[in-house]
Amino acid sequence: MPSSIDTSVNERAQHFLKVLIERYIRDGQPVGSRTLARDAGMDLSPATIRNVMADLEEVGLVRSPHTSAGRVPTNSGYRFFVDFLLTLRPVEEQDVERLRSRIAAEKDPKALIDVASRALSSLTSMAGLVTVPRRDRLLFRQIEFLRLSGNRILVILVTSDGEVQNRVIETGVTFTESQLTEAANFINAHYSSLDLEQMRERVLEELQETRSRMDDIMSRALEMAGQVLNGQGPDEDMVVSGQTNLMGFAELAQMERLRQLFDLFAEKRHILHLLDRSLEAEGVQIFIGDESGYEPFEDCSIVTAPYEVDGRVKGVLGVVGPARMAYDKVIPIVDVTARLVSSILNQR
Amino acid sequence: MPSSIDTSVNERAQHFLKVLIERYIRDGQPVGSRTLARDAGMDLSPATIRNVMADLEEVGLVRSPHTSAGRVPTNSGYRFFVDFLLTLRPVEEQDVERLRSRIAAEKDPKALIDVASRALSSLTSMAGLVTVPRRDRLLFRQIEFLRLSGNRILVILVTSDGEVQNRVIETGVTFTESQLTEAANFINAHYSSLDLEQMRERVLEELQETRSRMDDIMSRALEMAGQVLNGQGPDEDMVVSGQTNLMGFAELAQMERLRQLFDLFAEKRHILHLLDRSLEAEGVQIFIGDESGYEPFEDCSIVTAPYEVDGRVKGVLGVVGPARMAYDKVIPIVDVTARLVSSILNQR
DNA sequence: TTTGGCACTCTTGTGCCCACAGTGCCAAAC
DNA sequence: GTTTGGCACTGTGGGCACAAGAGTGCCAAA
Repeated sequence: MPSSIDTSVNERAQHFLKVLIERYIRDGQPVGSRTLARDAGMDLSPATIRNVMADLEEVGLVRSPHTSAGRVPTNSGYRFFVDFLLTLRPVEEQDVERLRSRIAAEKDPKALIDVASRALSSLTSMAGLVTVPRRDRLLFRQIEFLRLSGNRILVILVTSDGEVQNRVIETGVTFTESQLTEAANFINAHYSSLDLEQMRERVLEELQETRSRMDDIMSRALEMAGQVLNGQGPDEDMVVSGQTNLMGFAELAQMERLRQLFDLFAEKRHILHLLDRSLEAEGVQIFIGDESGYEPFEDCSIVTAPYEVDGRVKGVLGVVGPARMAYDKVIPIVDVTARLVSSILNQR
Repeated sequence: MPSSIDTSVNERAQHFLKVLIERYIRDGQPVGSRTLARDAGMDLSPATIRNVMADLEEVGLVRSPHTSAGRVPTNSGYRFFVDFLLTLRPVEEQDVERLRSRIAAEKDPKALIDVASRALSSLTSMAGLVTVPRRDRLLFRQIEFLRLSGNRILVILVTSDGEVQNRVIETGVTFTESQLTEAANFINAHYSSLDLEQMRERVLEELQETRSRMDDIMSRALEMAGQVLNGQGPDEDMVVSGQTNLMGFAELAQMERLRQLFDLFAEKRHILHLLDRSLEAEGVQIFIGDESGYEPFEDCSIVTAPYEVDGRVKGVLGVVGPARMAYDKVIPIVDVTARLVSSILNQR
């Protein structure tokens, strides 16, 4: 039975763990006792290190791939590292500036998340991801109905940040142009400046009330609005950049695992579900290996941070890379990017 | 110097080539003379086959990976095969039906191309791609201006097929709501039912004419319209599905090549440029290996077909897979899918 | 023109050996 | 009690020889 971490991992052992992980992150090679003895700068013999390593292995912070290899960190090891041992390296001022100018140049919110994602990807050489702003925090601004043909109607919904959602719906009855205009006017006046979630609730409520007189044009209009508000395009709500960067990492180089990983990205909804978890938390969050709950992420870590406008969280951005990533650089990069995106969005 | 294909590749040699390629497509292993002698069903000895193979190698239709392996087709071999030897296998009626129902269920044109792409991918177990309908063949339907803040204006452009394009632009001067409405009304009336390309030209012309009175609101409106018409979101115009299917093929299994391939997909504009080439041609088109002009496609083939509405080509769909693909099945699948997409779009 | 025979070549898999890196443990030293 | 040097042990990985298998090219005969 492994002894508890507190009792057997004293300060010195923690120091060794730190040096080991830093070294492993740099080289990707298992770290042996001799190397560690040199790197740790404490003038101890390899034999001593070996004793300590045995303790660390006991509590599951490191492991050896096989009998005669050095040690590599386990996921718990990484976790301990980022929680207690990590010293962050602030982003270079010039990088911040370059980032700011790249992001600030984008007027369109959709283009902005795209640029942010690319920036994360290129700065970290890993995969960058950014969710589009959450719908239920957006305010309703305007709706338009446009008749396409017969009963097919194009509904255009504009939200407070200038984002446009549109959907084609089919209606039971045929509307005239003026009926559609009337309906749009009604909804625009009636629901102005509600957030989309509130709006959805009120639409549903009022649909209940008017159900008795189903021929009513307003009831129809409400129904249409309800249809648009109910779902949103499942593929439109996240952007991933630089996935192929992940192919460069030796630990992810088995085709089958890589494929599972890429499929997970293609599916999107799983990742979105994961990112939703960091919506609640404040500041940078880190999922190491299977902490994410997805098996293909076994050897990956995900670093995320929410971005916000007017103090309300609107979305999440972050990067995905091998568990063996340079946390000291990556965490500040994600943090800064989130702040920049927030501040740019706040200026509008 | 290789002798010309016509003189030295007689009917029998062509038959062997056909059998060889079919076999190679099935197994992925170099085909030896004994195997071929058995498969060809002509009761000839392996030695005879070897003579013929030497001829085929002479003219560059096959090659051997090394001295003591069988033969594999070269890209020219595949080209000859699809041009002269291929016998197509029509798509199973039930598959057509399933395809039709999947595609017909989609109302929204954007969702439709998405579904078509997935369908292609899953039916062929390769990567499916579909371009969104070409803008310059679309008719202008309606424009809306919406003021966001200060000089930032959201322009919403609706085209004849119910597709919505939107863009945020910045203007020099500040407009009032009513000025914007007026401008929209003018443009809607003035340009109704032109195709976007014509519209763009006329907008530019009329901008010239009115330049003298630049304070004119209409001139401003035209300028805004021009801005929207000029570019279109570079990432919005193609959909790729099932890229990861390509990871399954042995011939593409080297990380570096695969990475280049995936990067090419991520870039999109290269692929789009390639697909543009098949916009002009009629029916199914096939690019084998480097015929595409892109080095990462060295070992890939691309099968495309244009889809159209009212007899005018609107876009292209197709699949990407290893040069060693089952052309006899894939070509009809792409063909049928293009027809189905055309017919569904025509019903609107 | 076709065929069997034969020498030749290249790949692939296997077994073996050895150097290397690093471990675990023990007994002695500090 | 901690640290250390010594030593036996153990996977890994590279190199090498070897044999089996597949298939070729060419030639001489049918």
